Amino acid sequence: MHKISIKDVAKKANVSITAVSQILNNKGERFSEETIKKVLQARDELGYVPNSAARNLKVRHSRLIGIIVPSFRMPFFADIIQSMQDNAPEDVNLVFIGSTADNLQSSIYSLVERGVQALIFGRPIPNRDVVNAFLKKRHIPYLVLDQNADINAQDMVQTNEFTGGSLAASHLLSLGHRDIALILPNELTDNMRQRRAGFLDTLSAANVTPVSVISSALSKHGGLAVVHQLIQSQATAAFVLNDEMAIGVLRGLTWQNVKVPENMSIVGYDDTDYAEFMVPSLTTIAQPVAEIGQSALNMILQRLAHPNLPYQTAFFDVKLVIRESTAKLLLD
Amino acid sequence: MHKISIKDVAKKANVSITAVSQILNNKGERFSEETIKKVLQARDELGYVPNSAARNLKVRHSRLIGIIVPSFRMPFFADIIQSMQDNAPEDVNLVFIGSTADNLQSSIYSLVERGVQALIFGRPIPNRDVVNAFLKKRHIPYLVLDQNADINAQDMVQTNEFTGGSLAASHLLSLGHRDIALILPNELTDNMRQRRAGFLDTLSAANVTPVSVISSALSKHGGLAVVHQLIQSQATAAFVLNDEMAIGVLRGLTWQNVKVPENMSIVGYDDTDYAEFMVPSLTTIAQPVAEIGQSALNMILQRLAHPNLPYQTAFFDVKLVIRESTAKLLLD
DNA sequence: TTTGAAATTGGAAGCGTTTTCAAAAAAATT
DNA sequence: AATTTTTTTGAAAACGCTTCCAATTTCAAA
Repeated sequence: MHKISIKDVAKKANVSITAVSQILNNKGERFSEETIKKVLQARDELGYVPNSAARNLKVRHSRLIGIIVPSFRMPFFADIIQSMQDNAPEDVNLVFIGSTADNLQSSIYSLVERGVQALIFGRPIPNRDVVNAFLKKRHIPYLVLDQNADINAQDMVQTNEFTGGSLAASHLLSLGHRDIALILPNELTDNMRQRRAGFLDTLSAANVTPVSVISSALSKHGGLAVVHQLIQSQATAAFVLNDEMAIGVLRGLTWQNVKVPENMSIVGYDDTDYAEFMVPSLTTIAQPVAEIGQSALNMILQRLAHPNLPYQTAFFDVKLVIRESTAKLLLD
Repeated sequence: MHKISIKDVAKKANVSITAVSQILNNKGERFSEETIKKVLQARDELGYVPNSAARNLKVRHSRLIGIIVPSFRMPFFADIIQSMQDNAPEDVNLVFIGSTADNLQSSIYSLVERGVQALIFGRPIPNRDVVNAFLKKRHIPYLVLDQNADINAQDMVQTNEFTGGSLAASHLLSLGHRDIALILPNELTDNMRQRRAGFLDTLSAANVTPVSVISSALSKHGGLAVVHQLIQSQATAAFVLNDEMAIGVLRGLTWQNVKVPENMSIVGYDDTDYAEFMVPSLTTIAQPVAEIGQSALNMILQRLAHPNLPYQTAFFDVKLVIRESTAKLLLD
């Protein structure tokens, strides 16, 4: 019934509350060996666990950081948050939320109610201005992952999406493909736009334009649903803006008896866990996911320590991973 | 600098703190229209957001529920937590932790420091006794997912793992297979044991014993690493205890030019998102993941509302999903 | 012994809320 | 106009903790 508090251990150890607090927080050098022992023992016998709500209230901060991603179910983000958690310092607490555009606002609100001191956005922010104003007003710094944003408004970590798209294009080009399709999600996020830009630029530098640009739902099923369009386009290769969709495409192609890579080359994006396990394994653009997660966390921790330093942007490079889903164009 | 508090809005609205508190918590019927309006307006102008640490301290509860899973990167658990979050009532907060056996204890500790009122374990609990004692002492109810446990010690949600294993066996049997391998993870969790039991029982009822039992790391790479053993076993079919490993196996088999299902049938377990996208698509045992997540959350909420009701166990059925990775044994 | 310094300890305020209970104001009844 | 009833409001305590600062004890030096 009765939650045991610092008062209880003070009473049991026959010392003041002050002593208990100081000692348990490793600030008790000034106390005698004996008191220290008494306190520790009382703590253990009682099984006292401090109440961080009370602590936070008093010290006026929480060491709580909120991380907002579109969904836990996307491997890319699962990797990111796992790497954050694995690398978080002992004394900081992370809270993850998978949040759609619809409830982003209320997610943010609930997070600041809970006292987060900083936020990391792994997803696009609708109404960026109001979110920014809201957060700035409360002095809650935030960081955005892979999104265009005012470089002077917050920290960012970015990967070289443009290069990514470009790498995909030159790979396909170098294999001799000229009839190339582009498959992109219905709703383009900033990073997707850059992938596309890099891809398109490199293509047009070689004087080729895509034979087809296809919109798909951002999911495996989305990719699957779109393969007949791809087939009709007469393309010999396709760049699919992320691995999830690419996996769907691969699957659909096999069902339609289109051989990959003999009759169609496919390159994805993200180098998700699953890419190398597809049949055929998926050529794709790899991002250093773990580093991205760590870096984001570290930057925001930095920010908390030094609120007034100029905002920073971390850049990560991207690389092409060649696997089985792409091959030289066969001439007939 | 200065975080704005209830006091500020009271001052601005020219009313008491009491009034503000009551009104903003929808307990302000007794106040006049006018005061209510003043308060709301002041709240809005100031952009006041209540401090839940203070609130929790005062009301002595948090509506916070901790969910501990082995890793965010396992699709099965990603699905579970997503479904929990999607179905959580407005006023409850969820905090997810991906925790290995090593830091389970400290994860739990940190969660109770943060004031969780209940816990859901999606992973095995080493030292169950001490965990149980720790939690019971603090009146923190918990629920376990798919684990053996004293039915009178906590709530549980289980799926019919035994049936799952059995279904896999009879499917393979009915296809004419008699040389069947079993691939299981290095470390068997309770639910894995049951899968195995169901599988083995059904096999032996038909008078067959596995030609080989192979241990693998619980991952795609683990499955991959183990295919040569599988091939050497001369099995014509294998039951792999989860989809992740099965995906690895599928991949390895293709590389070894073993045709699935012509030369080897494979059945997995979980019906992960990816199962249907493999080439060949994976026959597997499906669990109603979303329902499981919701049910777990609802049960623990129930428990919070009625701490003294007898513990309950929810059972979910499991079903065989036949896809391309299994086929009739070809006679030669 | 006395004194002063050093070592050790504890009282109390306050963090932002909620809630009880009494007080004040307004309205209704004599 | 006086009284009672009803409506509306606010003061203050408490939740569990940290921390400032003053109080007490111990000990060495005079």
